[in-house]
Amino acid sequence: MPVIPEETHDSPLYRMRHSLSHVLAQAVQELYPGTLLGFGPPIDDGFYYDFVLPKPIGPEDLPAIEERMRAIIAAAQPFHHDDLEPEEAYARIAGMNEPHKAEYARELVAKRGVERIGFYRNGPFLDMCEGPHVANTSELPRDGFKLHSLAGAYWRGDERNTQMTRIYAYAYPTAKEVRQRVQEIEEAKRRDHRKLGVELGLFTITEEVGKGLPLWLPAGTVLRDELEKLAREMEFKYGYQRVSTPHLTKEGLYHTSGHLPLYEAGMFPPMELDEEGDLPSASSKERSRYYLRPMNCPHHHMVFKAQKHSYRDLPLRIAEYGTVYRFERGGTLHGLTRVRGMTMNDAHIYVTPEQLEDEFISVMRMHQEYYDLFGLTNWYMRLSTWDPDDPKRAGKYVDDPESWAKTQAQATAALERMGAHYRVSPGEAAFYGPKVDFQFRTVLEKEFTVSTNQIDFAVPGRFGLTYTDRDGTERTPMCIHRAPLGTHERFVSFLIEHYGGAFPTWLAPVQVRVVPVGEKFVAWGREIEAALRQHMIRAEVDDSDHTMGKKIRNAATSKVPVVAIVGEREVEARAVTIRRYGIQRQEEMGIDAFVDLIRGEIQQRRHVRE
RNA sequence: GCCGAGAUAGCUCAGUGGUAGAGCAGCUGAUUCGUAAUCAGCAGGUCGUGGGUUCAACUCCCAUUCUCGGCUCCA
Repeated sequence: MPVIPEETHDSPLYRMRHSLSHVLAQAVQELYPGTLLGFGPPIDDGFYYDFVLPKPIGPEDLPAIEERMRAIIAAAQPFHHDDLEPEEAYARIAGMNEPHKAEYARELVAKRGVERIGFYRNGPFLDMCEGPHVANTSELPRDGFKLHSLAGAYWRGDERNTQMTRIYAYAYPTAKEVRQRVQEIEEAKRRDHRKLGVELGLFTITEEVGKGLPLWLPAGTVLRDELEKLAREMEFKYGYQRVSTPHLTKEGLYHTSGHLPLYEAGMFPPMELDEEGDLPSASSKERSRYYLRPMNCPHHHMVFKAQKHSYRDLPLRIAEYGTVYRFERGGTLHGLTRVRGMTMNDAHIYVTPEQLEDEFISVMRMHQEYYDLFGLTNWYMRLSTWDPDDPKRAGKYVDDPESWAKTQAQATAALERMGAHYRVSPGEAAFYGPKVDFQFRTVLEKEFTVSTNQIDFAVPGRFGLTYTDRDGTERTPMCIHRAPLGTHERFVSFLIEHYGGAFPTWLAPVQVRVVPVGEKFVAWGREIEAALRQHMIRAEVDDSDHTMGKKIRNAATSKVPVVAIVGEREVEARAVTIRRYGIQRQEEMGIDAFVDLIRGEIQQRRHVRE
């Protein structure tokens, strides 16, 4: 089972980081008088502090700030702590001229019932802060931190608020650990799917086609095809039927579904067709608006509606690797991880209310089966629920408290019955129901929802979907939206990083590279290639006139899982010598045994490693 | 979208107010090789795009497109 991240802000390490963040703020205010303070918490690998600066600063300014911080540490300033009653606290904050602190202090008192506000002073620097801190700046490591990046951040993370400048730092007890962290990040960058995507020729994103619209190159398309093949097999096994539906639709469909206007901000603007309408009233000149679809569900609901259904048909599972387009904000686009055009491993399962819970569990087991196959472990389940009090999402939920309560209870029961570890995240529900999201971390430790399993109690009713029950009455089914492999784009980005580009044989764009030792052996290499290709194995002979060492190097840098070497010995024995990616030991075997070995490995989707 | 940084050959990068360079990849030739880089030659860029300043712009200024870091881990 996946690990649920732990957090504690009370350890000596966090205390040190938190104190360093005050030293940072002090240094910045000394260097840039007039700087206003935001928040400055410890984080998993250091700390940050948010500022409103009197003038913009750049990365070139960071060394000077670090130097000032070291001077403050060397000055051995003791931290003094006191707690004040609200009125005294307000008075003191007024003297500090820190509007953000003032706002937060009042909120703490008004909304959270805090009775005393904490302050910490070291040297000339005073901050409103809960603490805890070290006793004296001299306890802080002079070389145990490094300011590493500068970023924009909104006060309280809300874009309607002031934009602040955030300074991030790594912080550890020793300089050595800081260096290790820097190395870790560098190592992670080597696995970054955007870098490997270029190196391995998997995909490209061009200015001409548009941002967030990746083009899959031949090698990357192999990955997609293999995933689709896997999904077809798995879904067949679990009783799904496949459908195929268009990428756009008329506006009305989204009024029915409720995506308009609720989801409009996430959609590409409509295409306006100023022409004779195709509505029944032939005389009326209608303006038809078409949208690129941001979701597949309305199309699938229409598939359900096209035929009459009995309770005997349920659960009815319809699946499609459906392409959708979402207008994600420019600044959030990120390689393949967040894009504007994506193809989703989607399915909609229509169930009776009684079937909902079992089917929901069955879907979650399917998710696990997939992740086990890939050896993915850095994920956890998140129960995303309705939060009627969240002001940011006001009006963004279907208004039906009773159904929310009921389906959330069912989702919780399903998770409990599975014995799952999960976290609850209020306010993250879909507009039509609660969901279980499968949260993954990229190599650079950013968390994304890779896949999701959702309950929909609302939309089938809006579409007038029905099935005939045992007693002859027409009833509305519930719907489960699920996408265990998420989208090709995001899922492949995680696979690239997970495998560091060295895919298991079944996924690898080139599965076997045949390397003839010299020109004389190319013919035998071709025979091997042909024998493999006959079994749909992606094999190719390296018939370049490079030296053998170079050919082996080329196979290694392109991370081909199996290299088959052929020379004098192998020709005589009708054999190959195989060398696997990342494995030292080599093995010579007859051609038939070799073909069988690779076929079996691919068929079972085995990942052969040292 | 917003704040900050950036964009030079297919890739990685150097360069500078006087008109662009390297390595790898590519192409050609020689080499035919037993386990991670054989040698030589050639070719490749309106320096993201559009304006402006200047005798002169890849370099300075403005705009624009795209990319990168970040945008509640909360006193």
